Amino acid sequence: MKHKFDSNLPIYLQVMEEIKKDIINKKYVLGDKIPSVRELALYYGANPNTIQKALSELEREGLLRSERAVGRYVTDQKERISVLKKEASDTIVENFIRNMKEIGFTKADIIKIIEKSKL
Amino acid sequence: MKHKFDSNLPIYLQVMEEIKKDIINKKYVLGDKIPSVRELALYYGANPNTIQKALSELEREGLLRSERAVGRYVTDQKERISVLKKEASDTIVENFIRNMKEIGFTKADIIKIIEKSKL
Amino acid sequence: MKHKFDSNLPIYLQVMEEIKKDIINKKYVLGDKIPSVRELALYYGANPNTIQKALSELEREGLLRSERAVGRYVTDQKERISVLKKEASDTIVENFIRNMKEIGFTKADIIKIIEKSKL
Amino acid sequence: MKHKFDSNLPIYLQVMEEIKKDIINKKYVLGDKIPSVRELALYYGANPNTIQKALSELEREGLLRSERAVGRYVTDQKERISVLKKEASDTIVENFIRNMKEIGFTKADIIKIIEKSKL
DNA sequence: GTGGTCTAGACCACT
DNA sequence: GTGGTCTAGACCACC
Repeated sequence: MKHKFDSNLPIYLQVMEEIKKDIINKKYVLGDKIPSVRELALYYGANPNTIQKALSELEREGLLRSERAVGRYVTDQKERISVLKKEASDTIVENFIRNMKEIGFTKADIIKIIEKSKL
Repeated sequence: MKHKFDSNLPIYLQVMEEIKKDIINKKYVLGDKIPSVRELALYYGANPNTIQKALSELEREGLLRSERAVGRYVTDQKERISVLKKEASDTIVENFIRNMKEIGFTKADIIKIIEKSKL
Repeated sequence: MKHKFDSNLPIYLQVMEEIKKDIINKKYVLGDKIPSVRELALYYGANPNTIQKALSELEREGLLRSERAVGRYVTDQKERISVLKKEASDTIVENFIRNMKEIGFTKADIIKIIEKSKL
Repeated sequence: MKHKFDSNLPIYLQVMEEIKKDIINKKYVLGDKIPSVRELALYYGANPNTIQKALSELEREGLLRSERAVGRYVTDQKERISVLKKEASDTIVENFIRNMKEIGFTKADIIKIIEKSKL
């Protein structure tokens, strides 16, 4: 199953976001092993090196931890995970409101638009 | 004044967005001449080639038209401009709601979050 | 000129060390541009990707800074550089003394041995 | 008790060094039997295969000899052992002095630094 | 020409 | 089979 990537953004960044979502949505659970580089490469239709880069970055960010010749695990630091969703939504909301205000909407406008939205 | 660009996204795309905002916000008015490539390059702290690419794209999209040796103008097609804001906000809103749902928020959650937001 | 690498240690780590030395020894001066990835790859007889990895790590450590399509520069933060030599020598000395003690030498022994050394 | 290994260096090389130290420090005495692969694997927290490789290498170097179905013994060649400490310290000292000179210290500097060291 | 990303394919140490 | 490293070769956005 090939994932559709936005060609304007580095794939490894998009993979990072996907995996973060999977952690937030508990598809990958605290302390659990995640699929191997090769499996993820297949799943995302990307090169193993690209996946490796994404995972290394997530490791640097403290979300994953790797065990040589064994596998990669979601960090078992509860607090690290608990703030993840908050961080993600904060960023998304801030960007959204900023973007909308930049094209001339007020906060009241924005709320009305979302209420009307069929999504 | 150097504009801050996201280094992960092509600069010419980011310039396009900025100019679209300026048209929506009527900083650049229907039928008006926009600043020269050189001026915009200086303003954005980007290379003239990059600005050129952004403007060419906007021309292709029908938002600008260029008059040889005179300058570039915002299109005078009224309808083209009138839908611009709607298109932009639709895209922004759709992306926002999709992103929020992907990390587990419902529409009701989203509205509450925006209402609470201090921005 | 091909550099000789220890095959037991990742090349990119060894390149990092070499470049750190070059900064400490002021071959690469504060704020100066360093050679391009391609030049360094040629110089070290390594693949450009390997060099890139080394340089990215040094960037993460705050020793280098890269400007897209322009080049890479030694950080201009004076303090960052000033502690570099101290850090390096501390690590080397600690490891050395630990290693020597582990095979049964006292500090007095160590000093005698160094004084006798012809290097 | 898990030994802490440098993840950048092959574990079997690090195990070899540890065992050499134990021979130098007479924890393992000339002609004595050393612990079994299984015991060492447990002690170092490494895989038996890895320990096996380290021991085979030490055999190749003439420091150990194995008796089939009985165990492994420290070589009883007195001269082989007697030079071991000298070889080890020579290597350590040479590397140390080279490293220090490469970051700009003179022999006099080096002696001062070691004398000041609290280790 | 410069940094950055990506693919394909390979080898290694380790479990 | 797993993570990690490396090479060769390519393309891109930007200056």
